[in-house]
Order: sequence, then C-alpha cells, then structure tokens
Amino acid sequence: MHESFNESTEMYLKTIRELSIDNDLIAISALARRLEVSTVSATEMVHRLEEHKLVEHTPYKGVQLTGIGCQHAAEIIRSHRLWERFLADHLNIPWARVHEVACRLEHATDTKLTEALDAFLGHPTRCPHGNPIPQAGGVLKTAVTTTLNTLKPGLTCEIIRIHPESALLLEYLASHDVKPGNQLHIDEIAPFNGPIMVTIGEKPHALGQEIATHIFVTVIGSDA
Amino acid sequence: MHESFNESTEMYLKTIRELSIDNDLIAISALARRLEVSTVSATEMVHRLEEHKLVEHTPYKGVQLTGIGCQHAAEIIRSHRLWERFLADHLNIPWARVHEVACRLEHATDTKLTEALDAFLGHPTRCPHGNPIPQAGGVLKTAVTTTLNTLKPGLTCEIIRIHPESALLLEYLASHDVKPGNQLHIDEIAPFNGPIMVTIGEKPHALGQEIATHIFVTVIGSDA
DNA sequence: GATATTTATAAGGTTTGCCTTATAATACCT
DNA sequence: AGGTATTATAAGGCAAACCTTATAAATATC
Ligand SMILES: [Mn+2]
Ligand SMILES: [Mn+2]
Ligand SMILES: [Mn+2]
Ligand SMILES: [Mn+2]
Repeated sequence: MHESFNESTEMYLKTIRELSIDNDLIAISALARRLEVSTVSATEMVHRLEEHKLVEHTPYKGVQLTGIGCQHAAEIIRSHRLWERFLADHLNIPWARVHEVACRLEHATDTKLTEALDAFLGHPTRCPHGNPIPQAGGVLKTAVTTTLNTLKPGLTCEIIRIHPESALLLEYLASHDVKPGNQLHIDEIAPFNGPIMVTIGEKPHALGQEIATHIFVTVIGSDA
Repeated sequence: MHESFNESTEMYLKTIRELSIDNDLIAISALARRLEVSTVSATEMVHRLEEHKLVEHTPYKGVQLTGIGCQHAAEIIRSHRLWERFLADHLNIPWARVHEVACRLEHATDTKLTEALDAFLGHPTRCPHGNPIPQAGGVLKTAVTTTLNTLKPGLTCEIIRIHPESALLLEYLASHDVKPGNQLHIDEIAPFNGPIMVTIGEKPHALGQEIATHIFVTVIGSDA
C-alpha cells in the first residue's frame, strides 16, 4: 500500500496539489517555475510520474493528480504541516523558518510517524501559517477567504493564512507582522498596481501586489 | 561552516565513526558490508570523501575520519540519538523501530534543529538503546562495559547498551527482553560457539554468539 | 619463499534528475 | 486566417551512486 517515493517525486506531487486550487489542470510551466527546474526537466519528470500512475497529463492542457497521487500528496502535506506545528510550538523555531525545516522532514516521515505526531500534537487543524492540515484520509477543509490584492481601502480584515509558502516570503512577512490572527486595515492602494498601504497593530506597512496574492484574509469591518 | 552533506555521504561518515571504536583504521570492506554496497562502490565513495577532506585513506590499511569528518559524524549521531529519544519517549514508537525512523530524520536535521530538540528533551545522555549521545561539541562518553560473548556462566549483569544497532537486530532483541536496564543471568554456554543460555526477568532465552557481541553489559554479581 | 587471501583499480554499464539548445506542434488572440 | 506565444519533444550532456566482471597489487599464511 504505502510505498514511499523519493524526495523529488514527493515534491512534484505536493506542488501539483498545492497549485491545484480548484482541481484544475496545472501547466507544466507553472510546476517548473515553482520547483525551480527547467520546463524540459519538469516535462521529463511528469512523464515518469505518469508511468507510475501518479498523474495524468493532457498535452498542451496540463497535469492532474490521480487518486493515488492525490492521496500521497495529501499525506506529505499533512506531515509537513504537523511538523511545522511541532517545530513552532514545541521547539520554538521561528515562524518564518519552520516551513523549510518541515520541507526536509516531510520526506523522512511515514504514515505511522505522521499519525503518532498528530496524536502528540493533539490533532491540530492548521499549520502556523494558517493553512489547513489534511485529515488522515486526505480530506482538506479550506476556510472561505479572500486574497488581500482583491480588496478595497477602508476595510479591516483578519489575516487567516499565507499560501503558497516559501522561505523568503515568510521571512519578509514576519518582519512586517503579517501573521495569521493579526488584524490588518487597508489604508490606501497606490495606483498603477502600486503597493497596498496597510496598518497592522498600529504600525503602517507597504505590501506589494504580488505579495498580497499570498495573503488570505476575512473582512471583519469597514470604515464607512 | 556547517555545510550539509547528502544522505549517502552522511551515512558513510556515521558508519566509519561507529566502526572505529579505538580510533583505528576501518577496512573499506567492513564499511561496504555494513552499508550493504559493493567494495568497489565503497572504494569510489571513500575517494570522493577523501577529496572533500572528510576521511584519510591509507591503501591496504583502512579509512579514518579527519577532524571535520569526525565532527560531522558526531553531529549526525547526536541528531540520530536525540530523535530516537523523542520518538520513543514522546511519540510512543516501539523501541525496536525508532532506530530506522531516526536514520531517515537524521539527514533532514541541521544543527539548529538538533539543539532545539536537545533542549526540548532536557539534554538526555543516552539513546533508548543505551548508546551515549555525543555532546554538541562532538565529545562522546562511552561507559565501560563488556560484550556478553566474553563472559562466563554464573554471572549476573545489567544490560547497558546495544551496539551497533540495526532494525532486524533490535526487533529480535526486543522479542527476547534484551533491553538496557534489564538484568540478565548467564546460565550456561553451549560448546562449539553455541548459544548463550540466559535468564532475563525469570524467563529463559538462548542468544547466539554473534548477537552477543552487540550486547554490552556490566557485571553486577556472581553465583559463587 | 610460494601461495592464498584481501584489497585496489580498471573498464563498462545503469538509473535518476538535472541541464542547454533547437525544432515541432498546438493554442491563443486579433 | 495568420502570427505570436506557449508547450512539447528531440538530441546531447553531466554528475552522483550504484552495479558487475576482471585484473593487478599488497598482505597474510603456511
Ligand atoms: Mn520537501
Ligand atoms: Mn505552513
Ligand atoms: Mn541515516
Ligand atoms: Mn539507538
């Protein structure tokens, strides 16, 4: 049943699942970009994954996980987010750094270890960055949220989650108090796709449009 | 400073250190045997390690860790044994299984993680199998013990440590109550390198000569 | 000292996962 | 429908770790 795949394979599966928000087809180019490999390499790898029945590839359309592929991806993400909780809550490793550490540990973790960790942690539901932890069966419950870049000035929001995560992004966000649970007020949006001026806990910050697409919030109030 | 090496490199370093009890030269054949690779592969790898100044190889004599190599090996062993403690004490993973799980985690662990884990665990000194945990600086304190195969009938001992560890060995020992802390009485030794008949907690067990070389004990009494 | 064993090296091969450059096929857009 | 952009594939290469088979060199043993 639970065959273990190598790190590379697992990163592809995980990334495909993280990119497929609405179960749609993922362009190999998008995959290559996120994994920082050439499109040719990504194509080769997708073919290999296809042979192992982990993905389905429709040429010129994109890649999609199969049932097994999706299940395995969920297990890796589950293990990743549980490790993040452990690292942050019990080992006091900085919020911005747990992601990259967990990204290594996840590949050294089998199902038994994941479940033992889950029990130890008391079955948490979200990672330190607000993202939901898939259940043992692979089910993932994502809260209804909006990305910061779609909102208008005058709104007050609660930061819910950061997605997708990356070391540099989290480092930057940490230094600007952008963390789940914090309240954020949109003061102003500069023209020409300019920065979003916000206030988080009395302090003003300027956030770029691109970064704003990674910040998922819920609106909790308006100035008017 | 703390460059990270790949899993293969780390396993070679770790194995060399574990085999060098008295700082002597390790035969490449011994290394190959324990790592379950051909001697040719081990030789190639030793050459690569030599280029990286991690080992010194004296042809027809053996391999030895350099200062850096030895330090890095200690870090891996430290991380391994700390993980074992965590897995056994906090996640309730069976005594015989923590070794193989830790052998994967150790390669996904950097110094910061190791030290955070050490602090979380309260700076333990031994792994669940009784082996000493190297200190952060690499210093390793090994208790004075004897291997079971060198002792005579009539003696009562305390089991101190199992070394070196392997999944199959630990599985076998667990099923025979051979664990650190348990008392063992040597009832009889069969001739022609036959099994050692022992009693552990009222129950009799027969242990082979080869297995006995992995069981380190201290004598605590004699029948006479 | 001759022989057997151990150890080292040489030669050729495989797999995985990456790379670049170039070309072909398809999709998208006006 | 035509042109541009995207996507796929072909071709050739590289490095790390493995493998086997064969030979050479050193060491150990009688
Ligand atoms: Mn990862
Ligand atoms: Mn996270
Ligand atoms: Mn290992
Ligand atoms: Mn151990």
